[in-house]
Amino acid sequence: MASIKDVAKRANVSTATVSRVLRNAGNVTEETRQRVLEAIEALNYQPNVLGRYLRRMETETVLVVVPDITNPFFSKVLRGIEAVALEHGYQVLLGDTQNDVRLEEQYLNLLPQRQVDGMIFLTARIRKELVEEMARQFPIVLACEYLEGADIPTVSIDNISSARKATEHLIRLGHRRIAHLSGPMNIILSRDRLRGYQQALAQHELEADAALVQEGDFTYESGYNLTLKLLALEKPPTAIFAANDEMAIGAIKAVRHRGGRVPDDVAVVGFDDIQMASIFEPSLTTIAQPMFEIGQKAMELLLALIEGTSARRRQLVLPDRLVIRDSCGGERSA
Amino acid sequence: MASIKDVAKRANVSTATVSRVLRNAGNVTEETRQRVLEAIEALNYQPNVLGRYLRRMETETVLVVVPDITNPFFSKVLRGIEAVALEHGYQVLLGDTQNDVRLEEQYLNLLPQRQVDGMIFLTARIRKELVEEMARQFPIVLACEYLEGADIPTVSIDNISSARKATEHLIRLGHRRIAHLSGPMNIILSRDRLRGYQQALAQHELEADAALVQEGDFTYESGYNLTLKLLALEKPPTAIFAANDEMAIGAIKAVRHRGGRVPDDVAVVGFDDIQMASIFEPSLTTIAQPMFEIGQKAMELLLALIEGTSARRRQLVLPDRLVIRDSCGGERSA
DNA sequence: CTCAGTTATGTAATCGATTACATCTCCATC
DNA sequence: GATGGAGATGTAATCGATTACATAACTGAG
Repeated sequence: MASIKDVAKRANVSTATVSRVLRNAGNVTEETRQRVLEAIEALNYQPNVLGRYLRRMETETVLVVVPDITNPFFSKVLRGIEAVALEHGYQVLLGDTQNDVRLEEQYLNLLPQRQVDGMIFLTARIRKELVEEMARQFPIVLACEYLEGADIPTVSIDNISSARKATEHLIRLGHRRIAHLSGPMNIILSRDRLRGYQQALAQHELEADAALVQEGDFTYESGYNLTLKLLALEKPPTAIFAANDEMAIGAIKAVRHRGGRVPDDVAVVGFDDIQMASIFEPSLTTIAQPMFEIGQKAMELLLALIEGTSARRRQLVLPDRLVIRDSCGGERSA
Repeated sequence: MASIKDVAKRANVSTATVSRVLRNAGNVTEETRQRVLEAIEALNYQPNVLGRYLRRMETETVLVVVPDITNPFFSKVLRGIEAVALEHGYQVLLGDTQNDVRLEEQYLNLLPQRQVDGMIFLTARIRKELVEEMARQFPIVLACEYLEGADIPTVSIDNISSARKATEHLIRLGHRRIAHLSGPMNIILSRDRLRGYQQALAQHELEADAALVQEGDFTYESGYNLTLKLLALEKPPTAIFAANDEMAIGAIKAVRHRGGRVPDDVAVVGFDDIQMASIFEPSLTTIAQPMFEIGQKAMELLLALIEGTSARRRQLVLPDRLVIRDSCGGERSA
């Protein structure tokens, strides 16, 4: 492999000059520039980025830590991140934790090792102090998730109010026994959606039956299994608010499996508005998150941190909206 | 940030000794080892990997080039890759080309720049000579896709035979007008599936009506739109073989949109067996690819290349199987 | 023609870790 | 007690590019 020295030798200049041509840093005669370019061409030279990295102590690479890459919600957010990254010449390294907190911590360590210039976490189960400590020294942005009381730049929606909105929609349709399929309780996001659900019940003076809240893990399977449990209750719910669309689809399948119909027997509301939400039948009523935009904004915040131009607003709350489709039907007669 | 020199100074040893402790390369007294470890602890030292990379000229990072990360098929393959990579201490960099060939070429260039030790391509639209040239010097593995006549390690299924199998299943059920929703024709994989479809028709002496073959792009939308076109034909098909599950689901939705039923009016077969294939109603008859295993094997091949232990078999063809579900119904009476 | 100021180019230090090689210490053996 | 060899540690070169600083070449004003 040709190195910058070989190019310098062939073009009869110093390595400094070659570097200047490469970096497009002025002060090079057109004539020498041409000679250098010819040498590069002739030797098929590609600069070894590791040398550059070491000297400049930056890699122009950011890491995105994802809890589950097979989840379409996250791949959409990722797309937003990639779009902005590409535009600014950054590479995106992907860390899939597969919901394993230890992996999350491991990835965090890439920062002091200088392997990446910054990180975006789409998950935040890690100890808060750890992240805060790291965030003091290195660029870190949270997206979708956040850490209570931590002053770390964050992009998300208001999960409490949107969960309340979703639940209220069911109440408005006349439902009184509304179940909630939550996400894992060690995730703030899940707790927020649960809280929104509870707030809506309280505001309408509906009883909060603990048996109606089941903790899932955002997978289709958990939605399916927990719904079977709900349906086996002495007084089963007439509506289910699931903390994401995949669990909502699982819920619908379970209702059908038991011979019920959606929305007639049980109404279902999801969360996220992944593509399948509009394709599946019945199509899902759900909370639409601006996934792509969340990714974009998160990457923009991160760039601002990396480049030292501190962003004005460090905590971004993006608008969501309730999309009404077929899975919760019209007003309830009974 | 503390560097290895600071640690050496504090522990009163040379940097060489510190490095030996870090690398766990013997020949260090337990006593000095302890002293070094204490210094590392005290300074909260993290080795800067860029230094190591430069010296050793390897990054223990591999890049996976994916045409579309939002496609669940690829994220499953990715999981298989990650599993093996993690086990061997490699990191996985993700390159999402969003179906843009130019990006594919750009990623290829990370190899001579030494940014990554090897690459796995889950797409191969790039010029064959380019890849071959690069593959002579650097570890490259193709998965899912392959390049005709190129001697590059590859993991895939036999797309021709599996497409034939899928089509034959429809013929066996009594269908005579079978349409094919293909992938983009600049992809070998799409051409193979088309060929398998044509072979099946030919073997059963069925007419190959060009109007029944429509070129899609693997998205739900293309499946939907092309099916509307098919249904508008003077003699519409009674069965559709789609080159992937997402287009198959699009096809089903289009049939329904036109008031038809699946499988009664039109039978549909998909390809890949993504999770949604079994959840969607009617559940999809489809070709199941061993996605996770494709990823695993690809990464294993790549590791063998990187570590110089040439793999015995360089072209792996994994078994697929036809999964029969509800979308093509039973034998046809008419 | 001279001198200051600009522009082009070269020299060599630097980033941080790894490692070939040199040196030193210690111990066992004869 | 001399010798050899193994083991521990240190010295310094090295990876490849960048860049501070030095120097050379050139330009234009006086």
